[in-house]
Amino acid sequence: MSSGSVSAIAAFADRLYKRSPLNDEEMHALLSLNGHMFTVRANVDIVSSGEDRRHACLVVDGLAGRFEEVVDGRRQITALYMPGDMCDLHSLVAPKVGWALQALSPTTIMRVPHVQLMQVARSYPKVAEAFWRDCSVDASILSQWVVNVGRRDARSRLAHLICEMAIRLENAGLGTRYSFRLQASQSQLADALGMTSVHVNRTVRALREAELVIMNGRKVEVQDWNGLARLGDFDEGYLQVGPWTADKHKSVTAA
Amino acid sequence: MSSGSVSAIAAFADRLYKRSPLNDEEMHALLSLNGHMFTVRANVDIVSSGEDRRHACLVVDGLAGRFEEVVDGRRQITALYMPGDMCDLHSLVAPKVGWALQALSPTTIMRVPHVQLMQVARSYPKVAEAFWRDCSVDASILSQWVVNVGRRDARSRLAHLICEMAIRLENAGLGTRYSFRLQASQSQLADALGMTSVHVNRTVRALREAELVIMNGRKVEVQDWNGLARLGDFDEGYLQVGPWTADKHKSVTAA
DNA sequence: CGACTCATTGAGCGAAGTCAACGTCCGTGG
DNA sequence: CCACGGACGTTGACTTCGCTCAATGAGTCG
Repeated sequence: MSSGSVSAIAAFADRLYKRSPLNDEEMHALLSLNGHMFTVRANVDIVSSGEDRRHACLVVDGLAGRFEEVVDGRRQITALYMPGDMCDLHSLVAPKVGWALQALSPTTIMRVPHVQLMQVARSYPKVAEAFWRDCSVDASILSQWVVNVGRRDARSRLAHLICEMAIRLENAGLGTRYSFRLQASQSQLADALGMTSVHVNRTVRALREAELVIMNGRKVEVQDWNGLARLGDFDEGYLQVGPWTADKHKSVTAA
Repeated sequence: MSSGSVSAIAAFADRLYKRSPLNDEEMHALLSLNGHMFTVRANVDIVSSGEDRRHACLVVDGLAGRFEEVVDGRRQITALYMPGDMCDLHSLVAPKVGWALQALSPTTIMRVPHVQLMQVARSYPKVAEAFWRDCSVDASILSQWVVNVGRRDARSRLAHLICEMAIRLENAGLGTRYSFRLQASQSQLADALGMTSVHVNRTVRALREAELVIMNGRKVEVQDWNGLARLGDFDEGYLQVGPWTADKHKSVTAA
């Protein structure tokens, strides 16, 4: 097993640990997970729509997205996954899915067999609970995305997405909220925002002219974090990246 | 305990059972859940935003929605819950939330204490898994809503929502997909669809003129199910209401 | 009866989409 | 080394879908 996969698993375990109290034994069990690694180029499927799953996909490097297609050929990205994210953890309990997982930029994936994840979850109920909790956070993000595409105009919408990715990437140790790489093209951002690439381009310019953020290539430089968060109506609470709060210690397995 | 609460719990247990294999003992444990029942009028909060949770809310009668507010006062419904749905099951693992739960029509709720649910989940890992699975289905629905507001025009959007509610209500034994009551006003539908009430009204008329569906008051009569599903680009797979498939028997707790 | 919510309809506007053209960058292969 | 194609970003002109504002009716509940 390469050091790359070790650090990928470590990033995943770390992400879980930030949200759920896990002891050494449980962390050790998580760190012993492993799987086959492979790399795909931008815009190619990691998992195709309708495909049956026997593995979950851990992002090691790059950026992956969950894509859903509409009849007329347009598509919508419903989730973005960065290094350390286990893309389809919920496929453990609901393996049949209608969406595809695709790389937005060259992306390295580690396929972790369901059986391994199930063994860990079965042996350590607190790990099962941590998995469930992470799925809940994914759902919170999804919920915010509904608000974003449903009720915010183009500038707020883009601002919100930038803020979300800034916090998540910062939390993952992949930059700071003020400066990071967002490995997506404008037309991929359009698919995430329910917009057209043309309008994303104009909106990017508008945010630059408002001196909020400069997006150059895939590099993002936030000039005015507060202004951007205000425009995007962004409150990071839903990402649950902060330290544990008291209520987080409530546990299904040890109430 | 009133017979109303018994049948509400039964509906919830039944919903879980349709998606997850549970034995008699597990079902019995679920059926022994109980809690305080109360009724709220339309448009009043069942749980307010930011409130800390010690209970999950089971819908006994009526229709409830999860509401999120945007700065400018507009709001977005991110989920709809019907009788038999446990609204905030995921609050078990992520109690702090930014959204409010509100009744769309006069609604009766049973507040089930977290501790009770936790005890059942702790005692029966398969029940915990069933809870997790139901949360995953909620997330699938959310994902579809992102697609709906992000990439479909008004007519398809409304058609998709009608189809979704038709299947869910039919599955809950509250009507058929051809004829059911949708306990929401046009302006509430607008909040769910990311539209204005004025445009919902026009879209309702358009669907009637296309002879797809007649919405009179809160009564919905589907005239052309296939046409409606085609327009809404609707595929019920994501609702996971069908009979168990082979892969659903994979279990975290008994692989 | 009056106040309220909800549905309905018209007129006008504006945010975002569509269509189209063009430039840059980059990888690949002759 | 350069020619070529493809992906991506940028910009302009025009269109349109859905929003805003506004008025009116129908139904309901206290």
